[in-house]
Amino acid sequence: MARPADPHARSSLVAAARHEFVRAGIQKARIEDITQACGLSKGAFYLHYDSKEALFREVVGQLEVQFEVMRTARENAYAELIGRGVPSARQASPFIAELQEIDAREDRKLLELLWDWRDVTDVLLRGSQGTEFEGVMWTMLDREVARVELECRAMKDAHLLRDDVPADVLGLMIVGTYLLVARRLSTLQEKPDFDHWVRALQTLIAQGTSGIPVAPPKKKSTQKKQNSRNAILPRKKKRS
Amino acid sequence: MARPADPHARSSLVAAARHEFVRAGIQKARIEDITQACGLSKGAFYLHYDSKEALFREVVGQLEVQFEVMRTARENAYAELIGRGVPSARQASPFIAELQEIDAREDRKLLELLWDWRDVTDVLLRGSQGTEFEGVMWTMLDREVARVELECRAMKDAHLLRDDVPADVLGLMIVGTYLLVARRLSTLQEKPDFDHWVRALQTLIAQGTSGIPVAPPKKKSTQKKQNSRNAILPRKKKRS
DNA sequence: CGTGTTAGTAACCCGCGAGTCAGGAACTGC
DNA sequence: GCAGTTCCTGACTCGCGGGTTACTAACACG
Repeated sequence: MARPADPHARSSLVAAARHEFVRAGIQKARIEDITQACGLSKGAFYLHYDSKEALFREVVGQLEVQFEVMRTARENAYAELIGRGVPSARQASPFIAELQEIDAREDRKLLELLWDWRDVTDVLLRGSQGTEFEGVMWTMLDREVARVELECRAMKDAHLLRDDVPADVLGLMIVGTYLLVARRLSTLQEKPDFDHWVRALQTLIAQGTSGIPVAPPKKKSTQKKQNSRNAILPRKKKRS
Repeated sequence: MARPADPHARSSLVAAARHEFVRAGIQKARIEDITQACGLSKGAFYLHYDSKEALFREVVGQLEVQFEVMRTARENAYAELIGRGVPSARQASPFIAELQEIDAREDRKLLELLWDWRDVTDVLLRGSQGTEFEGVMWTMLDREVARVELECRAMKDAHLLRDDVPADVLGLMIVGTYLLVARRLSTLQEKPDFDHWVRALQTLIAQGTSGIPVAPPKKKSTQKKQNSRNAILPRKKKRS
């Protein structure tokens, strides 16, 4: 028995917060701008949230949930596939095809998600240092790197991956690429063709760039002055 | 004829600024902490610099110069090599070896530079949004991507690179990897073995990850429900 | 319609930190 | 030592923005 609260207050605050958050950055976003944008006064804000951070926490939380759901979806898809049995030796082709399809589908979903949240991820990447959100994006990225590393090792065990591919570097490479893509998304006006990206990346990772025959690895030679100890991998081709 | 200024004032302010800048982030670094760190008062600061930003500009400027020098060094090395003539057709091997060596050397130098400046680059990446420095790192990265793209096209023209390798994706991939590596450097206590990284990356880029024979590309099949129009590249291998 | 309760308002408080300035301190040349 | 000049200090102002609060508006219930 009393005046009822505006039912849209919270949701419109969150929406306005996301907007201001993106426009001004986490540190410079002002509560008064947010409340004005939804026709409320500063005082009203504190009826719904305890602090500026509490509001942002809601925005960031939504993002975290979405990405977490996506990551576990991929893990489950992998687990289900592997559970059906890894191909014993040489006719791995259908297995590979299915793996490839999972990756393509999940990568595409990931890009869609990055597209929807490109404004927020951008701010979290570039402007969260010194706030309570500074770790959010990097933690998510580290988790992705770890995931790729694990999958990579599993592939090696099943002999579906060259043995000398370093899992850590591959993880940084794949996730790093997506990181730059995500960053680039935030500068675009309209959604690009994600299939293009997904396929280009898959091919590039799987095949490399070599267009000419592979030179035989030099046998223990020490021609280079300074770079030849510690030969972890056989050197073969040029790079860029 | 008068009291001479402390000759180390500027340089010790810059040093202290870099330290505070890293500790607290650009936005939260306080002038008084910086001056106290070098035994000066707040007032003295304004004898040497007009504002907080002016001081940080000096720190960031040093970094920009260093990276610019490095980038042009690589460009020159490439130009010099290409100026000596691109191999006509099939005995490209020594040319490739030299290219590879340039890349290895320059990549290593780049990692050393990233190591020396890891604290500052980290702050610029994560905490510069909303400041005048927000574009610095991303501009440098974009320049690097553009460089890789150009080199990639040149390689293709000389038939040293598979024709279907998309230059833009390759650029994002290489630079994205270095970006994550740089970020990871800032969490390390001691300098890792850069040769390891450089070689792993070179091999991975050139060779890809495939450990099993390449399946023939499907001829225009439309098996996949949603992902098969717009086939920019032949699909071949799995990814991670 | 009157009363009690909650929603919402706007003026206020308050800490923080950038930038200022009047009053010394230190040094030089004579 | 003294005058003149520049360096340096630390207390000050001031705007900014988060959070508070005394007050008013809107509504439900009887």
